[in-house]
Amino acid sequence: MREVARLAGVSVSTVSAAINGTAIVSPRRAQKVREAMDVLDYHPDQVARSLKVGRTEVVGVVMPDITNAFYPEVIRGIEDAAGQAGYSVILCNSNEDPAREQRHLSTLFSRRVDGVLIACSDASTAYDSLIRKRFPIVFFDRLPADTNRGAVCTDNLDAARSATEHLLQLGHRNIAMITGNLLHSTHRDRLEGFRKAMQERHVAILNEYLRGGDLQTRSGYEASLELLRLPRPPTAIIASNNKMMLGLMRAIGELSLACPAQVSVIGFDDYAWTEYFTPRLTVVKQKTYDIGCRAMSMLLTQIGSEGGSDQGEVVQLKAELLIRESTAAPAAKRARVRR
Amino acid sequence: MREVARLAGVSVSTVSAAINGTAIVSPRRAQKVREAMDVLDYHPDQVARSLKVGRTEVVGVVMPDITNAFYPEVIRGIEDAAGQAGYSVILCNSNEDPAREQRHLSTLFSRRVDGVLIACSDASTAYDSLIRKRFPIVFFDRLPADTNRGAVCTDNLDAARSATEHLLQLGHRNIAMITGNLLHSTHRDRLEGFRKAMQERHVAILNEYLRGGDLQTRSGYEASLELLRLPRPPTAIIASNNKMMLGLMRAIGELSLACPAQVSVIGFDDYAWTEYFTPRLTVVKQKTYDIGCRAMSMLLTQIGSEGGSDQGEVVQLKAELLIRESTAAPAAKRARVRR
DNA sequence: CTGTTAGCGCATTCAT
DNA sequence: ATGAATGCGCTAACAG
Repeated sequence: MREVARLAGVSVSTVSAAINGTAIVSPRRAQKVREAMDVLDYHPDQVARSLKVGRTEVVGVVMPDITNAFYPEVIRGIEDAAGQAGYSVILCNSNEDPAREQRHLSTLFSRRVDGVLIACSDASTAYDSLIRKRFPIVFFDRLPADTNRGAVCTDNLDAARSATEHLLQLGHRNIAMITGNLLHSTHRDRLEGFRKAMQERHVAILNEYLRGGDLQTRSGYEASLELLRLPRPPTAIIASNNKMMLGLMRAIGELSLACPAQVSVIGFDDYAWTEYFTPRLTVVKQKTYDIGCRAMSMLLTQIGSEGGSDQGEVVQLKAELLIRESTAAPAAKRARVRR
Repeated sequence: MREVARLAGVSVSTVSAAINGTAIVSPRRAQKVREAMDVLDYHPDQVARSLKVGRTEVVGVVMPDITNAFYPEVIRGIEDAAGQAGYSVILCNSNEDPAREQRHLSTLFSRRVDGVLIACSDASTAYDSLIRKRFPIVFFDRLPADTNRGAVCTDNLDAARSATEHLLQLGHRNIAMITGNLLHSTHRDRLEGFRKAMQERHVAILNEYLRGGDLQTRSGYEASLELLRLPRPPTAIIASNNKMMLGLMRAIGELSLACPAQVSVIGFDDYAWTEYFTPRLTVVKQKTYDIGCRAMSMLLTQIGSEGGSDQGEVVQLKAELLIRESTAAPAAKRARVRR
């Protein structure tokens, strides 16, 4: 920077002012500065700047599993929103491991990120200290139990309810659900939505129709096998995440059942392949990109207001039910579809 | 840090030494320092440290499309290798846009990252200045034309050749390929491998059997439609990436063709869903995670040796052909499968 | 409008 | 083995 100043024949503060627009610099000198920067291929040192101004313009993003296609899409939203504000993103994969998540949080903190975006993989209490510190943070997708800070996620209860209602309207009564880890708000809400919808129609949920999975394909497969081998198997199954839905489809294939003729299926999340599956899958499509955008801009306002507003709002985005070919009226009730 | 020093009853330099193990500190004092750090919830300021030592222990990763499932998997590899070395990762999505890529590179540079991992979405010359600067950089997946720096990618030529040979062995002669953007080494090599294999068996490639796509599903779909409507349609098709394969499968479905009975299909990349497709897809599986790991550790050595070795090696990882159900002998030649 | 200067928090000589 | 002092590159306050 001193070099630039010398070459441009001005002082360092003028260079600084020219770069940041902090003060008014005469056009002529500004031009000279720009030229000098070009000649020297000078890039302002952000780390020195950060040290000085106390902001890094970097945020951390922590999530449980980047190979779950849901997250890359929200990352894209985050990145776009961040980029527009001149922010960069440090990515951290917690791998569903609370210890690892804590470690990541700690290094992010050391790196003096201005804020954190996180999809929890831990119990709620783990984030209390951060929240107390009024450190800018917004939760996305998975929320801790008592979210008194900003958060954005899908309205999972509503989403699951819509899915269930669709099934109910088709005439299904024996509906099962493969649930995810109920420690996570996401899957708790999804189960709740299922319950609500069934209750509203006064349809009972058999205990044996509720199976817990660990979000991986294998568990979805195993749960489905049990479900489908029941003396009175369900005529429709909802999977609480995309990987488990894949396991479900495999189980159906292995048992040589016809979908949707013998069993209807609804999954969560919509990817390129769901539409090309046989049958084309009926799914609940979340607004992944928007979740990322919204979360990021919410974080940005938190950073801007310096812990001003303590009570962050939690934004719930509606999901969309994409009705395709994996859901149909149950075999026995074909005649009276429109109840 | 001064606070810590005071509370521990030592000087700041002792604290520094205790934290970094730079000098020998008596166990008693080291203990006191640790306690003081705990009490004050002190986290060393990495940005100040970076400014001082001239290293940030951050690397930048630039890639064209994070929603292409290939990349998240290599990111996981990168992240794991980075984490072990105490490095963090700044993620940048170039969105296949060279201008955006350059902007990202520029901010990464300003942020004083210690090195960059990149899957190019630009012509080769764009990286020359970086290379000349001897800035630590390793290319992954897509390499610039004249890679004289470190790089790691799949042996795409070999991969495509294996795929083609499999088809040839099944008895196919009319084999088509939906190629990607030939500006990228990846797709150029894949085409080359296809050519080589055909040549070795003295089988001609019809011009009309080569269709270029833009890596997106839609283009794969359109190219496939053209291919399959040819007067003499191919009996087998290779898609140069996973999204285009999806388009291919859709085209097959729409034309009510049977796969593999009427047309065999091979795609690139293996995801959870390829195995659950109907038919289960024969694919070329790249070692995505390993690509990330290797690239990162290669970058780490470059960073370590401070531009010492100018000539970086390029590591080529073998891909694996997973033969499943989307490939079979061509209909007309069922009788003489084992040529 | 522009130049001079004092730290931001830390690692690192160099004395002690 | 430990402490005092110096400066990494930059911004912001202040003086010109």
